[in-house]
Amino acid sequence: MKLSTKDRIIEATVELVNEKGYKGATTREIAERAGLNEVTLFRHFGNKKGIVEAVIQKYAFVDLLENTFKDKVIWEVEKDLKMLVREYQFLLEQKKTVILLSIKEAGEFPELDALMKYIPQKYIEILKNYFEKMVEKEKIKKVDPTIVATNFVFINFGYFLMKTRINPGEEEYPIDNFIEKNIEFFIQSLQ
Amino acid sequence: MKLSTKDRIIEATVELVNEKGYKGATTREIAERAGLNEVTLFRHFGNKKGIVEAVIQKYAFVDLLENTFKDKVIWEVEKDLKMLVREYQFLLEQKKTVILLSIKEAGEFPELDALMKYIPQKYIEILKNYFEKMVEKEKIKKVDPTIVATNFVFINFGYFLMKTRINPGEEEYPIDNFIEKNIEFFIQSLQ
DNA sequence: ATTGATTGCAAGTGGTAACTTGCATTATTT
DNA sequence: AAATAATGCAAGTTACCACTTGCAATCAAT
Repeated sequence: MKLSTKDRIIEATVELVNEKGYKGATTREIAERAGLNEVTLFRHFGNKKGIVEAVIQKYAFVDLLENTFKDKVIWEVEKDLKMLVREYQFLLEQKKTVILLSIKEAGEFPELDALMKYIPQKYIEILKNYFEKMVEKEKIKKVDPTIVATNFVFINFGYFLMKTRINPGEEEYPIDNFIEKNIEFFIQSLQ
Repeated sequence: MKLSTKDRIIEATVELVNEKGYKGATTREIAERAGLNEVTLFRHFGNKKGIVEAVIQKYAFVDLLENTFKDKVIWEVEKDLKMLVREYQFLLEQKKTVILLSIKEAGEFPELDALMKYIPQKYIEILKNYFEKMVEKEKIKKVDPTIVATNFVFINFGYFLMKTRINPGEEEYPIDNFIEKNIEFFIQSLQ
């Protein structure tokens, strides 16, 4: 199935901006990669910023983590947390473009700054509620839910960045390994 | 005390590159901020890349963490780890410029990519040795030193990025809070 | 005080990037 | 088949940026 012209432009922009940053990605090259004439970009999105804003629009949907959560949680720490790691890493991977963009071009796109604040906050909040209930249910030790939640997010975010920016390419930290070792250790500290 | 011309240029470059990225920081503006004529930059460093390489040279010294470590460790988990968090966060703060630069301009400066790989690896290695010895001394539980070390680094790196890029400005996560809550929880999982 | 190096000033060069315009061509719709 | 819209092509405009050059002014060391 073919992509629409707009989508071709958006995809090409995502790729190039990831490779070279906002300023490094020229409209000419975007057009080239999309297999289109440069003018077409402008006719669709007005200007370069307009293209990137369309990219953001597309990738910055408020996510479904909350629903995923309600559907998949079975109130068993180990299984739940392992599932959540996968979901979160998947979500980060999906949003990699905009996450890296927001780091690279901080300030340039205010919507992004807001989003980057929102994602971890939301995630911490969801986890906080989860740990609270688990404490109530006496399924885990009596811990401070907020602390546990932030640590969990820090570990996840640290892992994500380590593998995408610090050690890209190398497969030293495959996710299964991460879950079986690092997350498992984390889980043990809750029991 | 006055800075030398070269240092003024380097400092101005650090500031502007942090604000606007490598491509966004124009030589004109660097000169302006350094209170110098634009030509002077080129006479000193040849070209723009040369300036940034001087910045890297200055900030990318292989660090003293290893020595700090030998000097300050007293083989008490809680005190040691709290001390190490401060040292590591201080180190990250010092190198913030090059860390962010390496994220922003990945690929543009190969030395940086190497450094960004080296810093966490080195840190994990040092910590691994520390935890190994602590297990031997029976001061902490029998844990996998490597796992504990990576988790510790992930938490630290996650915290660092959260506060510098995701939530800049806001003082929601002051370091003392981080240590007293998050790190303390981590420490408890070792005892 | 003289000399040699450092910096400032002014003007310019070459290159490239974003964006425009007019017209021809191809798709899509009616 | 005719009309409307989407895309291509070619050429150009404007703006800015990295970098250069020649000369004057200043500063530092001898």
